Amino acid sequence: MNGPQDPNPNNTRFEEMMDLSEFQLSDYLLLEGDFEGDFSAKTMANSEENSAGSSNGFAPPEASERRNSNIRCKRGKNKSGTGMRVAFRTKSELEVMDDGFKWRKYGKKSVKNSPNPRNYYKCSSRGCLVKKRVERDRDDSSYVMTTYEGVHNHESPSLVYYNYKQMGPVVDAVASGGWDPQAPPSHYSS
DNA sequence: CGCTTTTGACCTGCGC
DNA sequence: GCGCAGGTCAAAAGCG
Repeated sequence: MNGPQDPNPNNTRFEEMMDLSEFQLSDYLLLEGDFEGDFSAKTMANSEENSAGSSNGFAPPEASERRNSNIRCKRGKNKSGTGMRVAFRTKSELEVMDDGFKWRKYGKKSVKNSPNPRNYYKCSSRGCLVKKRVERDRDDSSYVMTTYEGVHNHESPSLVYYNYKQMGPVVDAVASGGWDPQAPPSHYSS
C-alpha cells in the first residue's frame, strides 16, 4: 500500500477501474463481514436515475416476499471462507464486465422468479478462490447484477496498470471491508 | 495443445 | 422427513 487510506471510499474509482465505457454503474452494494444472521449492507445510488428513486437501488422488490439468497447467505458462511461479498448492478448490454481479472465460468443455473439464467465464475488465477455471480435483472434485463464473493489474493494485470496510472489504491477505495488485492497471501504461493 | 465454455448431474441447506 | 432451490462438479466439446 503506497497510497493514502481513504476513510471515505470513493466509488468512482472503481468505476474507473472497470471499463465503464460500455457500462453504467447503477448500484453498488457492499456486503461485508460474515453472513451469520445479520449483515451490514451499504447501498450507493450512483446514477441520477437511481437517486431519483426510479428503481430504488439494489433491493429487489421481491426481497421481502421471498427468501432472498442473493443477499443472505443461506448456508451461514460462504465456502470461499473470505466473508466478503460485493454486489453491483450495472446497466450494460454485456453480461461480463472486464474488471481486470480473468474469470472462468463454472456453472450456469436458471433461478426461480427470474427468466434469466445466473452464471457462475471463478477467478482463473491459481489459488484465488474469488467467485462471481452474474445475472440479469429480472425486472429490467438491461441491468446486470454482478456479485463478487471473496477477496483476490493477487493483483490483476490491469489493476497494476491503474494503480500506476492513478497513483492510488484503486480497489482499496472500493471497500474498506477487505476488498484488498494485496491482502496477505495466507495460502497463495507462486 | 491448453484453456475456456457448456451442460447435466449431483450435493447441500432451508422451509414446510 | 420431503421437496425445492441454489450452488458446484466434472466430462465433453469448442476455440484460439
